[in-house]
Amino acid sequence: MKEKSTSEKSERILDAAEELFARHGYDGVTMRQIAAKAEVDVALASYHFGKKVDLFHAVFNRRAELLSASRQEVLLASKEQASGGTQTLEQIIEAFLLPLKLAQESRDPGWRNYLAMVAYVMASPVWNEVLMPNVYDKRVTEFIDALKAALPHAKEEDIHWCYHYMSGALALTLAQTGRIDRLSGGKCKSSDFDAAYNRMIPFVAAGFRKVCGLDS
Amino acid sequence: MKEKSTSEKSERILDAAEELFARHGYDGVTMRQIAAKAEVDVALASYHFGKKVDLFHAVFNRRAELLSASRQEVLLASKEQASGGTQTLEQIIEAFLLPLKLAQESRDPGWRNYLAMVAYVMASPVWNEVLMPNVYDKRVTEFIDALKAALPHAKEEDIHWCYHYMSGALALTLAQTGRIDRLSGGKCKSSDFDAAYNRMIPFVAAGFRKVCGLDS
DNA sequence: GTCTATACCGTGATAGAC
DNA sequence: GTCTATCACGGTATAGAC
Repeated sequence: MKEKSTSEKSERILDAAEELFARHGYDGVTMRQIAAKAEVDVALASYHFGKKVDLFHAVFNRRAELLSASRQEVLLASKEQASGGTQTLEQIIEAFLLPLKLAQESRDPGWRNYLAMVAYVMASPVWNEVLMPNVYDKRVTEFIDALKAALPHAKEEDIHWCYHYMSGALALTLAQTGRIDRLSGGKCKSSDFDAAYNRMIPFVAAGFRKVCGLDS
Repeated sequence: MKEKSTSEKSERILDAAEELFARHGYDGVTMRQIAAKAEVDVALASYHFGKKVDLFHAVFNRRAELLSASRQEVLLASKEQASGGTQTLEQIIEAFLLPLKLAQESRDPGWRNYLAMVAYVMASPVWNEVLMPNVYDKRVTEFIDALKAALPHAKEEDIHWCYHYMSGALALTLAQTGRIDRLSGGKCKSSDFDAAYNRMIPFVAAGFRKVCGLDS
């Protein structure tokens, strides 16, 4: 516990930035707010991460590789597990979503903040094209390839649009806006990830089947 | 064309603010940027609309009533048109989405900006609860009631979660992020609303049926 | 009433001194 | 590695022109 000052402070800065960016977006947060929440001097964030935009990138990328690797792993495992080589739609979708669910249910609340930040990036016209291509688009391409294999007669456009719908449903789930709590009068909770994912898989699978034709 | 000076400038301010808020969010836009785009003096926006947050509200509310009224109309018409009194899922969903599609296809590009701004509000944890309840939640409640009637055996939680997925798919469509263009290599276009809505209706209907049980 | 010019004060980001 | 000084910018109020 002696030499935690260095790495601990820069981690604290990332954590604080993550939490604030997730809720208020890039422009809704100031370096001073981040420093205050991290309980460090304002200039320390610049010292470690450079400009505000670089800090934003650093926060986004910190967990991106980790999450993406876990995703690829699960996708591969699911593919190998499939007997005839063809996975069911449900298996593919589940493999795509499982790492996100696990991350959100993690004991580390940073993961929830991070995923809300990802939702912000996904929905933003400006950040989307800056940050998504680097790491996440790769996994999406693999996912879409698996879908093509499972839906051999589907038109490519149909698959892409269906992925887009799924992506939207996912983003709103990650965003944790609390709207479903309000609309349902408390019957559903934004924080209930089990409920969200358990229903999302059959919902999305049925949509794919309907729009992309019967799978083999 | 003689006395447009008054209303025209304040309309220009709303239009400019709408466009900028849609793309950059509330905090990503300054009063000076808005004034510059509208080609008016900085202080004029404050004169007409008060504080920045009030301008944001004004932009949001300007088209909200119009859109909401048109939505209710279509929903009602669809209900009356149904012979046995019970609409199909597809009819209900189509009625919910049609006014949005029409708005987006309008000749007035302001509608596209407005709907992108609505998407921003929907996905934002802070604005969502401030702005959505006033006018849009009312229509959503009616929509959910219609769904309950069409899916009499469904559990309420299931319906709410399915609405949540649909809401996410819709929000990402309204947001116009351009991501589908990139992922599909240009095969699909964010701006192709016909494609987006034509597939969204069967996709969502199939998801509802799967998760909420067979409809009557 | 509608609009412009300008000034104020607070805050934010950043660089450079320590 | 830390803190302070600076400078630009943002939101808003005010005074006055048209």
